[in-house]
Amino acid sequence: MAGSTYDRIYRAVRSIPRGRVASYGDIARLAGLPGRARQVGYALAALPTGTSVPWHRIINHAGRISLPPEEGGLEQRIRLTEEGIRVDPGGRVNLAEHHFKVRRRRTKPAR
DNA sequence: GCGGTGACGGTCG
DNA sequence: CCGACCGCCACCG
Repeated sequence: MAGSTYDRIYRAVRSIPRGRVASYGDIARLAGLPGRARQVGYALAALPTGTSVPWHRIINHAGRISLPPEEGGLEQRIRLTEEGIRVDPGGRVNLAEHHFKVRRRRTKPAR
């Protein structure tokens, strides 16, 4: 069924435009699964090689690549760089410049 | 059916 | 800035 959790997650990931990144939590929200960021990572881990899903645009909320270099983190870094996204030596991405807008203000912006 | 595990997130010290 | 803790829930043995 197209309504499976994984399909929703993959669809949300596909919605991230080139040159932008989003966190696992952001994807969970876009997929209508708030608070289930772990499942996003799990779903991405299940992707087959050569998938058209842009998994490399997903990073953790610390703004860093969450995947060990040997496990694909290096590839992710290369792909991001090819999209014009700068990745620091420590694996950090400049969120202020590339974060895909998904964040919301908390209820009542205090004002 | 139970318990451990994990490409996470938010908070606290 | 960073590590430790806890909460979250699907997958697997």
